[in-house]
Formats: sequence, C-alpha cells, structure tokens
Amino acid sequence: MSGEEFKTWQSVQAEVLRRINSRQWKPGDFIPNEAELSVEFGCARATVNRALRALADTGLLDRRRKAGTRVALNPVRKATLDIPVIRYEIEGKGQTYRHTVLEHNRAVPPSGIRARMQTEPGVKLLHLVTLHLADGKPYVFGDRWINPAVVPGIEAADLSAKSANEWLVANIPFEGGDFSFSAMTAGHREAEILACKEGEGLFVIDRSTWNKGLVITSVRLTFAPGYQMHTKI
Amino acid sequence: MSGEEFKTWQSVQAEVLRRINSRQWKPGDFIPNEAELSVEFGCARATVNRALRALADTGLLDRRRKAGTRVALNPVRKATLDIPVIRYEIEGKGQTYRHTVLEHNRAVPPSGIRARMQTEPGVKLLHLVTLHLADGKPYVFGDRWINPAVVPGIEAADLSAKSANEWLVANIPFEGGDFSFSAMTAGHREAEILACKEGEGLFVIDRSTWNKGLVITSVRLTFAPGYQMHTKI
DNA sequence: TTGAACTATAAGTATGTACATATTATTTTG
DNA sequence: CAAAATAATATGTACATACTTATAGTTCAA
Repeated sequence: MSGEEFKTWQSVQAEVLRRINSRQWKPGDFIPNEAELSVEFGCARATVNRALRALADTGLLDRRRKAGTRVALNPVRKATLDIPVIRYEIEGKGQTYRHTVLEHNRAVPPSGIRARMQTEPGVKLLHLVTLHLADGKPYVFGDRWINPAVVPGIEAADLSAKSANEWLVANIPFEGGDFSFSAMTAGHREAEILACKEGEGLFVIDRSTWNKGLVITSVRLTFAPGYQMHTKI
Repeated sequence: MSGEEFKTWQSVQAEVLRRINSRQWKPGDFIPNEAELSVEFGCARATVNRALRALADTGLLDRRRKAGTRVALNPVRKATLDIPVIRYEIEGKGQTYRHTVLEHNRAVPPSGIRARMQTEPGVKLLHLVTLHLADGKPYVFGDRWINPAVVPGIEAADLSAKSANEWLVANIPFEGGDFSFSAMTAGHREAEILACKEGEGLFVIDRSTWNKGLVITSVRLTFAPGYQMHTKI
C-alpha cells in the first residue's frame, strides 16, 4: 500500500481522482502540497504539478499560490465542445453536402446585428443567406453579415464555390469568437427555408468572430428540427 | 529581429499565434519541430512543448509523434462551456432561487431512458420532475431518472431541501457525463409547467452521468423560452 | 506485390535544480 | 493599534538532460 509508486502524471491524476471520488479528499478540503505528494508518490514535483494542473483545468481542483490546492466545492465542470464546420459535419455522416445562396446583397443591418458588429447607423454590410443541404435535404441555414471594411477581398470572392464560412476561415485570420446557443420557434420564413412546420422548435447558434478588436462577421445558424450537439466531460 | 528571444511559454505561444494569424504559417503547413523552434526562440524545448501543447488543446494545431506539428486545416475550435448548476446560475443573476418537486415516484422508464441507463426491461427507477424558479417564474424543469441500485442512500434523502442534482453532486462521486444540446417544441405538458405557449421553441439539455461504467442518472432540462448558453473561444 | 520487420524521428514525459510570483502570516514601526 | 515592511510558503515556470513511445518511411522477405 505505502510502497506503491505513481510515476506518470496520468497515474498521479488517476490516484488523485480516486481519492476525491472515494471522499478521502472531500469538496472544500485542502490536499497535501505538491512537495508532500511528490514524496508520497515517489515522483518529481513537476509530475505532481502536471497532474494537478490538468485537474484544475477541468474545474475539479482550485489552486492558488501560497494558499494551496483544494477540491472544488462546486464541480462546475467544463465541457469542451467542437464547433462544427457544417460541410465536414455532414460529410462525416456519409451524406453529400451542397449549399445554395438564397440572398447575397449589401444592406443596412437590423439594430441587433449593428450592435453586435459595432458599426455606425446607416453603414451597409454584406448580407448572405445560405442554405446547407445534407443529401439534398435542408440541414441548416446561415444568416450572415460581414463587415467588408474588415475583410479585404470578400467583395471579389466567389462565394458559390466555397461557402462564406470556408472562405473566411481560409483567408481571414481571427483571434476569437463568442457563441450562444438557444432555441427559437420556426416562423413562416424558417419553415419555408428548412421545409419544416411553422411553430417547430429549432436549434440556433449565434456566432461573432473578431480580429484585432473588429468584428469580422456575425452569423446565425438555424438548424432543421432534430439537430443535436454532443459533448462529453 | 533575429535576436528576439521568447523565454516564457506564453510569449512563445503568442509568437506562434502571430505567425499563424499573419499567414506565415498557413493552415495545413507543418511548422518547425520543437527542437528547431527552441533554438530559434532561445528557450528550452520543454517551453516550446508547453506552448504548442496548449495550442493543440484549443484545436489550432495538430500534433502527432514522428509526423510533427501542423496548423490545423479546419480550425474546428473547441469552445469550453461551463455546465451550470442551476441554483448558482439563477443566484448569480441576483434572482431568488426556488424549486418545487412536481413528481417523485418509482416507475419503469420509457425505452429511450432505459437505453441510456442500461437497465433491464421492467426495472423500476426513481423518477423526479422538478421545476426551478427564478424570482418565482419558471426557469427550467428537470425530468430526471436515477438508478437507485447505483446510488445508495437516495431513497432516504430529503430531496425537497436540496435539489436532486445538488444532493447527487454532494454525495455521489462521478467519473464523467455526456451532454447533448437541442431544441424541442413545447407541447401541452411543457407549456403548462413552464407557463409558456404551446408550440414555442425550447432549449433542451440532456445529460447522463456515470461512475464505474454505471449510469447514475439521466436528466433532461427543458428551459423556458429565451434561455441562452454563452461561451467564448 | 503484399506485408512484415526495422529504423529514424518528433512528440511525450520524467527529473533535479533553480528561480519567480502571488499571497498569507508575522513582525516591525509610526 | 493600525499600517507598513518583512518573512515564509505553495504554486508557477524555466531548463538541461535523459529516456519513452508512436509512427512515417524504408528495407527486406514471402
């Protein structure tokens, strides 16, 4: 029992997890410091550090300098989910991908979009509505606004070959984005585009992407009924 | 230019990011290996490793032994989202939290739940339907099934004081869970419970939690209209 | 010509040491 | 006695080195 050694950070992590799960270390408890654990586990402190850091990343431990490491009181665990590129998602299911551009123009965006994209009133943006189909059936449609002032070359791009998303990903670097996930009720327009019934619940992803503080594009993806996003902890 | 040194893993990461964003390293490109970068950056290979590993974790780089490191072709970036504990989420908005138990019984689950929970046909499970309210207004309701064979003590627990979720989190260790996010259309039951209109689109989270390969609980959270989950990259 | 064995390579990991940094605890000082 | 200076401490990081592991690429054999 006392002679057991944990030489890899994964095995250290597993042992720490075991102690947490077995309630040997309870939520809120301080656990021994890295130096002590490294002695007990018969490994280097760096190995313990790696294991504990990984657990802190998942939200299971709280760590603070000088204070020490404690088991998180509320395991608000962080799930990581892959933001799908629609084409790959569809092709990954063995279905054939196709998309059609329903609208492609320049227009003054509604106020909600204007706020998201931080543009002045009256400024026209590129507006694209694209329907993505899986095996010919509507899968999701994207209502996208692009700020051409931030995206050189987009005016000249052929967005019928590649989708706007693919073109942007391939040509414009970006720093980050924010996402929101929600549900909406299909109105007349959504029902028509997605070939579903009015009043059906639809899964919606809103995404804004920025670079150097400027919003490149803002898009709302409205999925056909039945869509699910999956993730594991 | 050539004399610049990057001594911390954060600065190495920033420089790598800069090169990716500036298209010096394009999607699909192999980047120099760790040893070469450590020479160029004037730091240890471990420092480069730390930086690149972090970027690989976010999905921006693909790394494989022997093959090397390349800029991800499709930045299927991984968003991390915090799975909320409903009470804290509501209280975090400055609203008062309250919950009521609508159903509390033992019953044979429908086949979908049975499949998720890997139980035999005919086996009864604990079934709990709980409505969570924010400032007295319906916020979300949970339709939960618990396998009492896996959860000792649940029968005796007082689930009116703490919600089932809080009780489980506090008393039963768990290894992991899987989540799915989707939308549904409010039927008669949902409309009644959440005080919304029939036919409204509702945001839904399905979650299963397991330990030692056994499914502890499976819950569907159905949120009142307007709910959003947010995350950033 | 397929496939099995081998080899070289790049990432992955472990370790001892050293120093940095944040933060708590203690002591000194006004 | 409160505020400021100081010490103590646990995590955080860097580095040189050494060894491990997965695997792409090559060679060899059936």
